[in-house]
Amino acid sequence: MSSTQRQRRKEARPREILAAALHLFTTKGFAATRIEEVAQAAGVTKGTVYLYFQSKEALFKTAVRETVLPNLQRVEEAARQEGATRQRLRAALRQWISGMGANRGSLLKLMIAEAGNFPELAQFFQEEISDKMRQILMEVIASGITQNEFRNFDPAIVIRILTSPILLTDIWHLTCPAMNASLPDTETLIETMLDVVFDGIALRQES
Amino acid sequence: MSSTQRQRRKEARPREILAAALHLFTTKGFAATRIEEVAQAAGVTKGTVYLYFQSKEALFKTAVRETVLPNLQRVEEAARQEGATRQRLRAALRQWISGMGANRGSLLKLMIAEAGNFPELAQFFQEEISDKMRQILMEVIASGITQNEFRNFDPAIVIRILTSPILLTDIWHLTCPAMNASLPDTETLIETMLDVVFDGIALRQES
Amino acid sequence: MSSTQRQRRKEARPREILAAALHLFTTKGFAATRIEEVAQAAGVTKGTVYLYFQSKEALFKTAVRETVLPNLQRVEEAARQEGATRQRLRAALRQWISGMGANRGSLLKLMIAEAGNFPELAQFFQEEISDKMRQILMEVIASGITQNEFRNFDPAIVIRILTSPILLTDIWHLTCPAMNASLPDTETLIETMLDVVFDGIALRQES
Amino acid sequence: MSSTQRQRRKEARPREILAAALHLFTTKGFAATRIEEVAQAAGVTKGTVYLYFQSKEALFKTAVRETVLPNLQRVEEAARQEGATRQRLRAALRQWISGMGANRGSLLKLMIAEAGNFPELAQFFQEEISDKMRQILMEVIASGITQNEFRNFDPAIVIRILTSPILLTDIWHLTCPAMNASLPDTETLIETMLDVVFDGIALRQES
DNA sequence: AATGAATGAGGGTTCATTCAT
DNA sequence: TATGAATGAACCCTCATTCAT
Repeated sequence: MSSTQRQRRKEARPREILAAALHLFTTKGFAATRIEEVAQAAGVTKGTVYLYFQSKEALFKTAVRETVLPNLQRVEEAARQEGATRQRLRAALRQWISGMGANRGSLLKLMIAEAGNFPELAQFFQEEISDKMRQILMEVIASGITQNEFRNFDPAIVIRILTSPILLTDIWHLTCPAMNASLPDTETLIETMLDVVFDGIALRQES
Repeated sequence: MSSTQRQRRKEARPREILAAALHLFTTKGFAATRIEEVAQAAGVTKGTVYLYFQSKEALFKTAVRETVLPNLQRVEEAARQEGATRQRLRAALRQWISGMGANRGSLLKLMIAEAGNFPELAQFFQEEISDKMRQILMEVIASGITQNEFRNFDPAIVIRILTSPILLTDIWHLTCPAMNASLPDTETLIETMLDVVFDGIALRQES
Repeated sequence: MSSTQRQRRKEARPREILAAALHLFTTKGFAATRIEEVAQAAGVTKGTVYLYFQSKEALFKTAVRETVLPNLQRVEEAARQEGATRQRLRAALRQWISGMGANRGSLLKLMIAEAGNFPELAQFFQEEISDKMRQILMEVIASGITQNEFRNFDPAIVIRILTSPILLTDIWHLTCPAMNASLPDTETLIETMLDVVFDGIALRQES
Repeated sequence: MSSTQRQRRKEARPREILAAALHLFTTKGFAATRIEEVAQAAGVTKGTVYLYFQSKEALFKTAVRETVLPNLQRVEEAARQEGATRQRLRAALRQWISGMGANRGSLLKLMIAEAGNFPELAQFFQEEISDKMRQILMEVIASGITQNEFRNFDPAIVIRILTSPILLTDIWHLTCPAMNASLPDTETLIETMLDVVFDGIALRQES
């Protein structure tokens, strides 16, 4: 029994360390995070971290990739969405959000803060996540235009309009916990945004 | 003459150092930036930096505040804008953009990356810049609603929709210079965004 | 066994470092002593010193306090001495000397050199050691006066006469090792001093 | 006039700097004293100190030597004292004290603190001051013994008994200004000491 | 003669990394 | 597998020293 528990522990170790690492790297940045902090947060000692990861940099990269990986799959699924126009766009956006997972903001914040110091990671993130996500959404917009349901705007810009507010809100949630109160709830934000983007804020005189 | 030159040098030094510091802190982050790099970038040696700034932290804070300061004034000016509805919103948005100055993205990126490590600076930035800027734009939206020109959306959310794409584009410009090509031009982004947000992307059948 | 050795090492380390530190601080002064020298003298590297002591200043203070501490106890014992007049004074003086321990001169020299830079340590030393020691000796003198065995001199001054030569000799031993040859042996010094102080140097014509 | 004043200033500069230096070196030690502090205390700037002294070490050595020099002459005078026994010893002791000048304690404290770091200065001090002073006093004792006025004690030890309390009191005055109140006045100390050393503290039953 | 801006070597301190147990 | 003592390279910061003015 205790051997089983031990076993379970053993296998969980790397995950626990990675989780602790991701959280600290996101909160304090790569350089300002000490390995010992990560170890402590994961309930182990410094040495143990090196049992599973070759270096701090390897730990960082693995933390990012491991967080990216499950997202990747969900992104693929998101791509398979079918439906029509408005509903499809709404569904795709939701899929995109859930597809990025709970660490959506964390990943983004890490990239913003550390891309300069880890260019290959930035490229990886951009190609594997960012571009794919955008591609999915862009295609919905594009098909909406083709089917004469959407006006003819550059889809690349439209999806920036749709995604940026969500992402930036995520980031602020992680950056200034004190600011949380004044930040909109993601649900409300999405719905409002869809309304605004679909129909505009201009009040039309219905004749 | 050469005394004048020396004098001029002495007065320019802090600015030169601050500029170098802002750039490096933005690019590499606070912890990953070495004082010696800042010095070198400013054309002086390590010791000279300490002639003007008490510590690395003081240098960082001063760099942020000094960049914030000129923006502050332009924000005040931006607030004085008058006009009507659509034009007023467009003007206000432009004013907001120019009001934040050239270092708009730098400041934001620094805050995202380091707010957790410099909470009082984050608060300062939020109160002195972020809130004020948003206030100005929100009032335009609110007055548009009052005058029955805009539909009744939460102004706080509308301005997030309007500002986030611009800010996030700025940040990506600084984060992945390699990505620059695929990023929309700010001008185009603003115009498209205003169009979208005013009238929506839905194609209406004009009767 | 080798685990035991490691353990033993770990427990001995702080003491080894403190001993090295006390010696170097005494010899070269606080500021002129480099942590690396202390480490080297203790057979470890710089980093190890910081494993056990938070800072150079903490190391210094601990070195002083740890040297003071064992003395403190022996001073208490010294206070319990009983006996009568001449013998009591002689015993008390010896007790005082042994009570201050082998580092008698080191402590004093450190205080003289660094008291100005470490006022709270100076106060600690004065109150915990200096005053107590003097008190013990002064009481012997005072009781000698009360019992009409000693002439009526200010005990505070008499004990300064009795202790200063010993202390200053200690200090010179540490200060100029080259001078050692010309310095009197503590034993001889004490005996001569007691003789002189008891009966004076004036030759009396015995009738 | 102002040229004269300037002239006077110019000539006084080195002395002012030396005085400031001696005071600071005595108070804080050589290493802990910054050149800028010395300059400030002397009312000049850092650069000016280097106009008169080649280095910090040179400043230190000069400060010590310049303080020693005037003492040297007075020590010579002290040697010429004539008189008889008790009075001669008393006079010699006073001469010794005044011979060492106002900086008596300063010099000693510097030597105790820095002798290890400036061996040649220590040797100089010992040979030029310490030994000479002791020689003068020892001869008085020795002649007292020869003339059957003093008991036959080792003069070297007797003069240590006579000088140490004075010197150590001086040092404490400089080391712990807070302790001043509890330290005996030099005058009282000398008189008491002479009484004690001449006749002892033992109360004799006059038959 | 005097200044004070600039330098850079030196030393305190941190922390990623190793390794004996 | 896990520990934590030990290391040493790296970096912040100080301050003696220089030199153009």
